[in-house]
Amino acid sequence: MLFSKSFGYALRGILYVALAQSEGRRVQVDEISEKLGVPRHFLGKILNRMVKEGLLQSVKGPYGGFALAAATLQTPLLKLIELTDGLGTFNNCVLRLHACNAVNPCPLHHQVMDIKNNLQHMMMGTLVSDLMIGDREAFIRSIATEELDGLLQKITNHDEHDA
Amino acid sequence: MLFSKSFGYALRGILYVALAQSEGRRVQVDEISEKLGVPRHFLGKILNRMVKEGLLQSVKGPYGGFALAAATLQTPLLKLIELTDGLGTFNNCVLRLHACNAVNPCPLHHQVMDIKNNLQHMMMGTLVSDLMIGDREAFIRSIATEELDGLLQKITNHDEHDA
DNA sequence: GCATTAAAAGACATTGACGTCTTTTTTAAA
DNA sequence: TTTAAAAAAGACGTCAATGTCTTTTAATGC
Repeated sequence: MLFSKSFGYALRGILYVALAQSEGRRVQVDEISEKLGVPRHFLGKILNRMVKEGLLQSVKGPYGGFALAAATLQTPLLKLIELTDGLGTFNNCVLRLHACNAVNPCPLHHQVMDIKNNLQHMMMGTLVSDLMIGDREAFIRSIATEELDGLLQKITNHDEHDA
Repeated sequence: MLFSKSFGYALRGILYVALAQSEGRRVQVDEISEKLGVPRHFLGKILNRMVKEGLLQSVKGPYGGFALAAATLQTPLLKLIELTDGLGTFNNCVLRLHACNAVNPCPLHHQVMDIKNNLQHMMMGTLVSDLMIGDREAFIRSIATEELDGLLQKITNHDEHDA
């Protein structure tokens, strides 16, 4: 697994807020977690972190919720990694050898460095806005867990089978 | 972190057995774990797994220990990943979306697929034997944790600084 | 002020990766 | 046959990532 689950939740959450933003409204954690199929309170903490780091704005109380900060759409995904997993993802030795570097490389150092560099450049060059697509329904589907639909489908089929 | 710690231990363990093999001897877990700076019992279990999967051979009792199986030097690293982390590493969605695929891709699907493909091809094309280098000392250094030396160094420098 | 809404904060639980310890089994040598 | 060496097996412990629940704080409308 390249990145943590927290990174995934952060990105998907921000993308959902961006969608709502494009419709001119704020969203609450309840709506986000429900639509995306993501744990409510865990997501809350992650969005909280994003607020502290300046990627999101939040308003408490009635008619409150989350909105994007001004620069968020132009934020590279690398920034999100930095806030969730940390940049060790790209810098640390794949074998976790502390002494591994260009002078004293681990057996996989060079091969893996190439790939980690590619990954880092991709994450640096990809902005949040690059991930938004026009069709609202397709967009939501592409960031939703979609486990519920699948389960319901299975249960339904199973019931029919039983009947 | 691309791969698990277990993968790292497995690879480093096998490489150390290969080194001993090239010197015409078997090695015990005690020596491997000591020389590499890896937890004794945990490593034991991993080597055990490698025996079951046919990458290593083991002999119990006095003068026993581990040796390479015939084909191990020609084994691609991908096989090792398969035995430790599983191939989900290369196949699963980076955002852990079960429904993510080419038809209904997550926002990062295509970019990440390219990189995961590169990684997989590299691991398929790299054999255990490709990671062995001639100089015995340099080879051991490149797969050893080397935390102890580093710490001693730091403590020494620190003491000098204090004095 | 009071009630309501929603984020923020923090205590607590769960899980899997990682690690340790003890006992059992197998093998070889004396 | 006994003893010692070493892997194998399995119980148990630890920790960080993940997830849940409750309480607190802040904002809004009446």
